[in-house]
Order: sequence, then structure tokens, then C-alpha cells
Amino acid sequence: MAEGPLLVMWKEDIQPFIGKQITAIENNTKLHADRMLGKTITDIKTWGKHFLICFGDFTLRIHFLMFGDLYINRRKPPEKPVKLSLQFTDSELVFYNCALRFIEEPLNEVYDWSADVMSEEWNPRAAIKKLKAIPDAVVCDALLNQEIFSGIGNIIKNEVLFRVKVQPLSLVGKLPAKKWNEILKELLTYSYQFLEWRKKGEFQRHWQANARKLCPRDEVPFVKAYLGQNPRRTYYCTQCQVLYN
DNA sequence: GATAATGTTAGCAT
DNA sequence: AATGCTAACATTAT
Repeated sequence: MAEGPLLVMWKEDIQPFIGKQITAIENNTKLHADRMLGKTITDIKTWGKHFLICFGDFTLRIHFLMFGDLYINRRKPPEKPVKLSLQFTDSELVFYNCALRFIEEPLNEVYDWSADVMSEEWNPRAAIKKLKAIPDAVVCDALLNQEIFSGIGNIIKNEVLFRVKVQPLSLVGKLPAKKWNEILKELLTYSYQFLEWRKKGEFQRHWQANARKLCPRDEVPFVKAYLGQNPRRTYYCTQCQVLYN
């Protein structure tokens, strides 16, 4: 469910909660959530797929995995088990199906913000440098590497590789620098488009490759295969996507 | 009703 | 010690 752009959307949605004090907590995890009681939210951040609620001296880290959800001032219909609810005098944040933990260290010590494609500190040159260190990796793995492209998920991977016409099993070190620049640019473009489409609730409509049967360019059937170190569903066209190896 | 999928990680085995 | 694999988590659309 949760690639980076969705978290950015949620982050924008709950900006009004900054400065609010937690008055009650419903906790169905092993987390010692009580420490947040009476605390005031000082900031809301994201690093890729990590959703970060800051309390000044510590941070709650939420990862939504595949099926996670955040509901604001209402419960998910139909009624589902709540992992954590943070309650305020007039409002509520309800988290479902997520992995929670606290971060004690300052976030700047924990996160490389330059890796987050949707961060203001995103640095494509840092990504290029990291890619140079893994020339033998396949491109479909590299795009899902959160240390390099924090926030990129499987759908964005499939869509971007289709758009730039790169076959997913291409080797990182065999792609020309020009092609990498194109991929980096498209990762950004697509992530922000994903965000806008998601806000309008129409993002599936724009999939050109992911979960599609035929290539829209040449009407050839897409190959569907489970590729990469931990195999993920990958769609590609053997006609228009070029293998660099 | 079964299946598969926008993801990670604890814990076990080697 | 380090690496690698699997199970586990859970929801929803097809």
C-alpha cells in the first residue's frame, strides 16, 4: 500500500497535528506507547516509507508495510483491529497494520535524507555514487534499494523502467550515464505524479505497465516475472525495453 | 473461496 | 561472525 508518495500525502494531511498534545492512547502493540501520553507533537517527517512523528527528545517511527493505513478523525470501515490510536482533545490519528518503533537518536544521525527521492535534500549525485559501488546488481533491485532510492516501491519501479525503456534485468554498471540520468529524473517525475494521482484517488488508472496485459506502445504481451534478490512482481516488454548487459 | 499483492524484518539455519 | 532464507504480519481486489 505504501510507497513514498502516499506517506508524503499523509504527512501533508496531518500537518495540523503539529503542536497538539496527546491526551489518550489506544495501544495494541508491545510498544511502550504510554511514554507519548501528555507529549506534544513537534514535527511530522517522512524518510521514504518511514513515517516519523517527532516529540522533541524521541520519535515514533511507523512503517506501513504492505497493508498499512492511516485514518484521521475516523475509523476504518468496516471496523478493523487498531494498532495504535493517538488521541487529542478534538481529534485522532488511527494506525492500522503497521510496524512501530521508537527512535531515540536525533533523526539526522539515523537518516540519509539525500537518499529520499521526495526530500528537498534528495541528491542524485549521491545516488550515482552509490550505484557505482554495485555495478553487477540488476536495475530492478537497485531501484528498490531504500538506501539509494528511499521511498521507491514495486509499482514505481515497474512504471519507471517502462517509461525509460529499460529491461529490468539490465546491469547497473552497463547502463550509460545518460540513461541513469534519465532514470533518476523519471523516478522523481513519476513519484510526484503518483502523489497527485493518489490525491485524486485515480492512481491505478495511470499504470502503463504494472499489472497490465499488453504493452501500450506495441501491443505485445508484457512479460510477468518475479525478479531480483527478493523476487518482486515485474512487468516488462521485450520489444521496447532494452537490455543492457 | 482461493489467490496474490504497493514490504520489511525477526529469527533460525548454515 | 556473517550471510541467507523463511515465516510472519495482515487486507483487499480479482
